[in-house]
Amino acid sequence: MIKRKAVKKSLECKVRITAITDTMQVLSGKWKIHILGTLLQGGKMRFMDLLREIDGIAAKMLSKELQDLEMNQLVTRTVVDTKPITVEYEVTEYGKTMEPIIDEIANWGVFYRNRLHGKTE
Amino acid sequence: MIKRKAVKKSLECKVRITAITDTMQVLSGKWKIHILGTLLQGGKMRFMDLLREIDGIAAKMLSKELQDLEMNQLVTRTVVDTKPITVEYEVTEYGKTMEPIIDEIANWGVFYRNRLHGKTE
DNA sequence: TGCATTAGTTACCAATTGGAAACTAGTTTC
DNA sequence: GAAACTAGTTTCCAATTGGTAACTAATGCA
Repeated sequence: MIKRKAVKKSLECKVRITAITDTMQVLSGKWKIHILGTLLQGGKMRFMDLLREIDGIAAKMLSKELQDLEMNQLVTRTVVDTKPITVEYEVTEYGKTMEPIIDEIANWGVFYRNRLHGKTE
Repeated sequence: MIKRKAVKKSLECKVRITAITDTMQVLSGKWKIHILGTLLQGGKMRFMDLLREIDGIAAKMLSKELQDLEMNQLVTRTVVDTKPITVEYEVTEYGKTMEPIIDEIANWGVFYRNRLHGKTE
C-alpha cells in the first residue's frame, strides 16, 4: 500500500525555498548586514573606519566577512598607495541591490521596538 | 594630547544597527524564515504538514523554532480536538508584517541565481 | 631607537547551533 | 494485540561561529 506523496511541494515553493537559502547564505553570520549597511551609507571606507564604525566587531571578523562579501562581489577592495597603505572598501552596483532587503529589515526592527514599548494603537 | 573621538557614529546609525540586530534575532537560526514563509503561503498548517513541507527540518528543530516564533507573537498555536489531536499553526497579523522582508529576500535569491547562470545583460 | 599607524593573520578557546535517533503518550485502525 | 499516526521531547554528539589576545610587516614620526 503505497501512499501517494502529497504534491504540496510545488515547484515555485521549492524555488522560493532555494532562493531564501541562497540569500541567507550570502548574508550569513553576525556582521555582513551591518558591514553592508555601513558601507551603503558611508560610501568608500577604509578597514580601520569600518572597525571603528561597527560597534563590537573584531579585526578578525571584519577581515573574514569582508573577504566573503568580496567573493560574492558585493564589495570591492582597493589598495591605495598612501603613506601607510590603506585599503578602501566599497559596495558594488550588484551589492546595492541588497539595499531593499537591509532597509526592510531595519524598518521592521524599528516597528518591533515601537510595538514593545507601549504604542496602544 | 587627547584625540577627539570621531562623531561618525550618529544616533540614527546606532538606531539602525539596533533595529537590524533586533530583526535578525527574531529571525535567527536556519529555519524561522522558511517556517514563516511556508505558513504565510499555506495559511493554517499542522505540525506534520510543516514537517513534511519544509525539506530537511527535523521535529526537534521545528518544535523549537515554532516555540520561538510563538513567543515573539509571530505565529499562534491552536490545539484542535480531532481524533488524534492535531495542532494548528498560523501566522498572526503581526507576523504578516514580516512578509515584505521575506519577499525581498526571496526576490534577491532569484536574482542571484539568474546572475550566476549566464544572463549577460 | 622606539612607538604609532596601517591592515591584517594566527592560535586558542567557549558557546551555540543543529542533526540523528530514540523515546513518550494518547488514539485509532487492521 | 500490533502497528500507525498525532505532536512532540530527550539525549548525545559534531560542526560552526565568533571572541580575545597576541603577532606580523611595512611605514612614518619624534
